[in-house]
Amino acid sequence: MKLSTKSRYAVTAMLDLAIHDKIGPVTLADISQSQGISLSYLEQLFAKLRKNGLVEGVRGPGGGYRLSRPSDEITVARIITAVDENVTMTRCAGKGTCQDGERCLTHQLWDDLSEQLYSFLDGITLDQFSNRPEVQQVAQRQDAQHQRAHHHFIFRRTAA
Amino acid sequence: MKLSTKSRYAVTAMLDLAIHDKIGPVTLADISQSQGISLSYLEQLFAKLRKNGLVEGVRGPGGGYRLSRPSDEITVARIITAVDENVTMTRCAGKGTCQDGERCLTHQLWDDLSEQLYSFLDGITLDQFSNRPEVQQVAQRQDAQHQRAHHHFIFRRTAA
DNA sequence: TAATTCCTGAGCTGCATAGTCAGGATTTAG
DNA sequence: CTAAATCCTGACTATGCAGCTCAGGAATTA
Repeated sequence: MKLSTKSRYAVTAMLDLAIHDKIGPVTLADISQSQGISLSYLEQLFAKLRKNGLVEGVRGPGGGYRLSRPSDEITVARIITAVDENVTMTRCAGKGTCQDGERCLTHQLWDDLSEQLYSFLDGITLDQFSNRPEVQQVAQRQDAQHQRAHHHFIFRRTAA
Repeated sequence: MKLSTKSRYAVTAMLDLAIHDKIGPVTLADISQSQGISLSYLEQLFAKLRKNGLVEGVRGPGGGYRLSRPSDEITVARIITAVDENVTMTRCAGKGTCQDGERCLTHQLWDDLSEQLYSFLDGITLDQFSNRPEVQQVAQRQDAQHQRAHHHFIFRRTAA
């Protein structure tokens, strides 16, 4: 379990997807602009998220990324481990293979704590954030703007 | 909230102190050897722990570091923030000062999550680990060895 | 006085983070 | 069918920071 800027980028980007899930795929260019993360870096992160089955890409015009499952099945823990796949932090991985007895003792305790932390974050899903009333409000306002600006094919489709 | 090797070192070192609290101060040299962390790096970490009132140093022969409060008052969260004092991770710190509305929204959600995480780790104290029966056993065995090896003044003291 | 330990600060190295660049693959719009 | 939009991939670069070294000073005790 590791927590860095990288993890934060991944989580906030996924939140972005969850918030705008209804209007279809979100482009990385949009996320890059709205959150101030470089496009290519986002592409690296999303490559990992895709490999871990958390998102799926839609190619071509009007494409982008969307969540590959409902937002109540995607936990923060899974997002973090997807981008930071460096899992085992202690050398002996709590197995007791260290030479010194004491080192292993503290390693074991750490791994235990690490697991508690994972369980905690594995209980937090994206929809716990995206379903809040304030969030919904802002999202609707932004989605409307978005439609006016770019995708008038959506407008036509809903009008038809 | 940030979680790295640095934080892990700090937490495991503090666990070491908590485990051997009874026999008095623990030297950084001991921790360095038993946990495989360089002495000078430990000194840097403990400088921060001391500034944050979590440990106190005892100089001179027979000295070392000890917890500055009972182990049930020291939480994992406080240890981590002590060594990683880079607190505000989002630019606007969840205040809503970002230009773009959306960036602020996700920043706010992240800060919210970060706070949840802090509360969780702030509920985990050192004594929850050091008071376990297995830990107590190992500690006693190690403390006995320690006395035989180095500090025979303690032996004399207890024998007198 | 000498040994032990904390304590401080400056400086080094390697790796991960964060970003750039260039180009290809796939889909949709026109 | 062509062109645009977008995902997708891989290689490359720079910067920061984790982790460590070195050198020395201050306080305490034997």
